[in-house]
Amino acid sequence: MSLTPARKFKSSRQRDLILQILRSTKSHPSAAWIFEEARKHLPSISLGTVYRNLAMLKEEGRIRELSVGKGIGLFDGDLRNHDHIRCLVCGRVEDVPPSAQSFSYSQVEGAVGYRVHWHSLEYFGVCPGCETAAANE
Amino acid sequence: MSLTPARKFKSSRQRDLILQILRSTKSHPSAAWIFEEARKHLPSISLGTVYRNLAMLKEEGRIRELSVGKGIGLFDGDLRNHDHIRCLVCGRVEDVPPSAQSFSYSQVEGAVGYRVHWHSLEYFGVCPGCETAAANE
DNA sequence: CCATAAATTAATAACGATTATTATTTTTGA
DNA sequence: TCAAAAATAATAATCGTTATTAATTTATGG
Ligand SMILES: [Mn+2]
Ligand SMILES: [Mn+2]
Ligand SMILES: [Zn+2]
Ligand SMILES: [Zn+2]
Repeated sequence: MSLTPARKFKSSRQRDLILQILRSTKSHPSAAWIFEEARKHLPSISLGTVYRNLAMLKEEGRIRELSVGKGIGLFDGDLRNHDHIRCLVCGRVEDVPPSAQSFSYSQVEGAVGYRVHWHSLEYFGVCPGCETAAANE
Repeated sequence: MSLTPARKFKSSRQRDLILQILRSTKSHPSAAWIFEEARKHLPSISLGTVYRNLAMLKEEGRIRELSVGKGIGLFDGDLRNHDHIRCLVCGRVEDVPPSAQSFSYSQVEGAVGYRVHWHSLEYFGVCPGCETAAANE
C-alpha cells in the first residue's frame, strides 16, 4: 500500500486526540472542523499541528483522505472498504456500501502498463434534502 | 447532467484557442500549462482568462475536469467515456478504457437515498517508467 | 454599416487552504 | 536523570484559484 518504508513517530496528546475525533464521527470532516473540535479539549492546539498530524496518521494508514472532488481535503476515520457519494448541491459526502463487483486490476495493468495499487470510486448526485428543496422551489 | 439551465456565451478568440489546445493533446493539462501554450499564439492572454474560459467550457460540457486526487485542477478535452490512472510516484495521469462492468445507480440510490447523476472511477499505481527506476535504485 | 448594450478581456489584487519556519516544549531511552 | 530527537504553537509564506475593474471586443438590429 505505502511506497516508502515505515517511519516511527513519537506519540503525542494532540495526535491521539485527532484520531479519537475522527473515529467518533460518521462524517468526513475537514482539517478546520477537526481543529475546532480539538481545541475544545486542547485549547492551545494549532491548526498547523492538525494538518501535520493528519498527514502522519494518513502515512501510518490509520486514517484515509478522500479523493472526492478537487476542493478542500476531507478525512475519514473509517478504514473499512467503502465508496462515497457527494451531493452536487450542498457538498455533503456520505458512505456508499462497496460496489459488489470486483475490479480487475490485472486487466487495467494489461491495458496501460501500470502496476495498480488501489482504486477510488465516487458517485455524484443530489441528496434527499436538496432534492426536496428543488421540488418546492 | 447539468443542474442549472443553459447559459449562452459570446464567442471569443481566447476560448476557441483554449478548446483547440485541450483537444490537440492526449495529456490532462493544468490551467498553467494551457496558459503557457495559449500565449504562444495569443501572447497577451492572461491566466485569469484561462481559468474563466475553462470554467465556461466545462459548464457547456465541451471539456471535463478530472476529479482525480485533491491537488491542482486537470482538464480533459476527450469527452468519450473513460477512466483514469495516476502514478503515485510521478503524478502522471493516463486514460484507462472504461470498466466493462455496469454500475448500478439504482442500487446506490436505494442504499443512500441520493439521486445519482454520474460516477468517477480512478486507479492509483506506478507507471512503467517509475517501476523501472525503482528497480534500478 | 453604425450605434449601442452586453459580454469578455488583461492586469492585478484578494482569497483560502495548506505548508514551511523557528523558538520552545515534550517525549524517549540510555 | 539527562541529553538527543521529535513535536508543538505561533506565525509567515506559498500556491492555486477567484474577484475586481477599466478597457476592449462582440452581438444585433436599425
Ligand atoms: Mn467514508
Ligand atoms: Mn482522459
Ligand atoms: Zn444536498
Ligand atoms: Zn510514474
